[in-house]
Amino acid sequence: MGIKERREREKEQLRHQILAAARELFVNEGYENVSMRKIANKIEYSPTTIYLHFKDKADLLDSVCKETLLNLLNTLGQLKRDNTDPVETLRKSGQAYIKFGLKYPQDYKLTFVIRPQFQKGLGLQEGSVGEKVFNYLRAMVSECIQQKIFKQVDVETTAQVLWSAVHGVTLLLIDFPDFPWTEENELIDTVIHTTIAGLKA
Amino acid sequence: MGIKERREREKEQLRHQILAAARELFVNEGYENVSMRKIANKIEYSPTTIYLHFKDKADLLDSVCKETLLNLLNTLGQLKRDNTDPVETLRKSGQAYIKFGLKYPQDYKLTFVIRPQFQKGLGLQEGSVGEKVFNYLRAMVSECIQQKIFKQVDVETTAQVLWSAVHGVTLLLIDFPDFPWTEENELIDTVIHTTIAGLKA
DNA sequence: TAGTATAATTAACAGTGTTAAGTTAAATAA
DNA sequence: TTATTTAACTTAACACTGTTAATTATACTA
Repeated sequence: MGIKERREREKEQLRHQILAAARELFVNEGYENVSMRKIANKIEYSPTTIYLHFKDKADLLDSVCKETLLNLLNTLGQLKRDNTDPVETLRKSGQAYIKFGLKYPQDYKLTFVIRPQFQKGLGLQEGSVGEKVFNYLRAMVSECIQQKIFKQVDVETTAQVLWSAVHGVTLLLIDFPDFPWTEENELIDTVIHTTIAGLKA
Repeated sequence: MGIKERREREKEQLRHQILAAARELFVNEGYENVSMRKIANKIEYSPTTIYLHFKDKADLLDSVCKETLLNLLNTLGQLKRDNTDPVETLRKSGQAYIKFGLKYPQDYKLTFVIRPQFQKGLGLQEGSVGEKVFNYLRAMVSECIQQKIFKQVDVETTAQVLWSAVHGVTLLLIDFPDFPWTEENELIDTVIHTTIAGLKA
């Protein structure tokens, strides 16, 4: 009775194929420049086949973004952490977050800028991967506050401030590549150090 | 011989009409949901007439954004400034910047996120309004550094750090309206104060 | 082998940005 | 005033878009 399972496997495989093709095209050519027909051509299926696996183009985008967030979560989770120094962990994570965004700029924009535009009113809902990422940040901040390293005592606000800083610099570097930025690593370092210093002050 | 001038005036007027219609539609329905035909309908001209005044849809977007930047520059310029306290001026300007973004969220995204995607490689070029806005920031930062209020002495990097912070929080508030943010004004204040404190430290 | 479920396709709809060609109206010259 | 040039504007069309309904092909069951 392995037929049904094999079929399911095949179905899952095709889903993955579609997702991979969509990601590659979205990333290389931009979400709005990619048509369902282009994706279909790439996997050598008819355009409508995609609709057997995804509700519509936005759903496809959603699934791609979910994967991206899982990658980000994974990247952060793999960081070597010094449990005695939560600030250092925070600093490293901030760096990793920004670097991730710059390594996959289209994925980052897709997830944090384009998707909210097409899927209005998604606020990192319960159990979502996005929530998990933010929880990761919450935990680190919480540690810093508990050890009385930060003057600001509200975990939520503090985490939001940090997110603002890293999100901001990431997007600016992505969107204005020709701007006369300070050397990338120096700018990133300064953003993180400044923000943390501000929280300590 | 006022005929030519009258014609020119009429032409300019139609240009303005198109621009106003485009802005309203872009802002209310989103750039990608607005078609040239929709804009044309609104002003009761044929779609192709638009092309007599603007190269293409992206050019239309560009012009709308330029206006937005002028508005922003104007808003910042009208701030009452205390010349004896450059930090206070900086703080107020940061607030005004963020508030501007939240008041015209679609304009802000159009200008600082969508446009760079459609008009690749625009790095606030010489003489552009965008450059003027950034120069405004430069001047304020410069003042703070000259008065030895900031520890960080590089004007460019300091300005970029500040821009990152305000840009980041603005976009997050716009893009994730359902996220459990700290009360808006408090968050904005904290972002600005933290960043400035970090620069002083 | 016949029947059935499901996977995949074709054809179509209403809409998109944009261009080339055609039309209308206004200003100038005869 | 009438003819001609010039500018403004429109119509028609092209190649494309996301998406749906109807249809065909394929694989499994009886």
